[in-house]
Amino acid sequence: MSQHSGSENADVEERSGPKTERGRRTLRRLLDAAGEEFGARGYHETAISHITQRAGVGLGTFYVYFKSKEEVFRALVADMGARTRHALSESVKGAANRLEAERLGIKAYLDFVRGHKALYRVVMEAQFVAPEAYRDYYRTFSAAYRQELAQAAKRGEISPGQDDEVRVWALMGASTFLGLRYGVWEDDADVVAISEAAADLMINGLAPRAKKRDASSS
Amino acid sequence: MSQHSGSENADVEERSGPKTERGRRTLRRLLDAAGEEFGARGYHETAISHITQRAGVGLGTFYVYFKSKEEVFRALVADMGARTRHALSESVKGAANRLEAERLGIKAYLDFVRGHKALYRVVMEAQFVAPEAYRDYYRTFSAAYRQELAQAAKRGEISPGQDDEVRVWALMGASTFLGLRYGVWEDDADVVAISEAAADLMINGLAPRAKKRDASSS
DNA sequence: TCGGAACCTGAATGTTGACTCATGTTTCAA
DNA sequence: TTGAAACATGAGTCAACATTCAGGTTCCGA
Repeated sequence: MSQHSGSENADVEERSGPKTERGRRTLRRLLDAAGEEFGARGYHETAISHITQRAGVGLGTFYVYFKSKEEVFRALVADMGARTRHALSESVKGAANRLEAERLGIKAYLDFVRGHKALYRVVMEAQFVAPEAYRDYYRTFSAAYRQELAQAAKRGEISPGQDDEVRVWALMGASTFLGLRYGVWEDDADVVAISEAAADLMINGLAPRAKKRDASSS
Repeated sequence: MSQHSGSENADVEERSGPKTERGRRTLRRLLDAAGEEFGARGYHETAISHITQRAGVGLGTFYVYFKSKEEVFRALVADMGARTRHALSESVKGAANRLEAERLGIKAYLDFVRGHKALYRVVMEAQFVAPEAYRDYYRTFSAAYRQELAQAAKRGEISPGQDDEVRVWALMGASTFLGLRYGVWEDDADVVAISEAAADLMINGLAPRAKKRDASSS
């Protein structure tokens, strides 16, 4: 699998990246085109020639920048992970506590998915095309999420819970499915209402509320 | 797509099924072999010849029973949906109320996934290979689930919620991800502990519990 | 203004694998 | 017993790419 080729990270670019401005521009074009094609037609339906045509470069040029079809795909998954984490951490910055952060996070996630349908699909498909990249995506994600929950629990903002890893995966699954259902499939539903409903479930659960003040705002 | 060929369901078998015992046996062999191959290697890595070899029949025989590679795949997805729903509804039969049903359901789901990893993978991959079958799978599932929630809410067993469709998708997503994480990836973790932790989250949410009796049993 | 590094190109190669078809073989009702 | 419907078969067809390669072109420091 690995080749010890001397560079510190051989996953994204083969040597150490383009040397000239022209090269960097071409690489970006290829990445963008690949994201659009993979997102629209899926990995197996996408031919390298589709990508290079969309990018406006020759077929052979692709192999100047990538060792294989799978390599671009992996690069895209990694890129998507970074972008998603960034978007979420940004959106959650102003939250007063973890419960509010969850609320904001879901909303932001749905918005993000709607704005990046193509790349969202790439991530999902990675499960079958590049399982390792897929696992990394969620491993990185869950590690950060888990830490947030642990700290919030320590602060008493959320219940201690029985197993944070389980909670994190349940929450990621919920968001992911909602992203698919309302971000990709039915992208004209009211995001605010949906994320409120979802946050309510994640925060208060299914159990009937006792006759006291509840945690809903507005 | 549809051909009005006179049978009521042209999705699984091309005409109206095998006429002889021999035929039925061959069909079953092919379906089983296909499930195993697709589950182990994935759709695109699986060649028809792999399937027929595993089934112990000639290559051409495949096309006596299926119009195309995709058709077996779709048949498998549908079959898997029916089996999953059956397993879940069985497991939930003895539940005294919906909250308990959720608890039992998660446990049963994890067990089921562990016992059917191959077919579980087939369902996931359907999202890219046969999107329509995938949607149907979850559409059918969510319709039933939704009804359960609505009735339970009417009985006061769960909170009314803001949007049952959203709740259902969030819950399905949570289970699905837990199935992947603990059913497929790490299949030696303690299912009981995991399903307890998950059920606790789904039932009580993340919010810190007030100092009263909670809803957990045992 | 020269030389070589970086970049670009698309025809050609080679493989793979879904699907077809002409030709059997088996089953079974009459 | 028989003929035709049902079933079985695997060599051959054919189109679809991923990847290579040998031969350019552009850029830039010396």
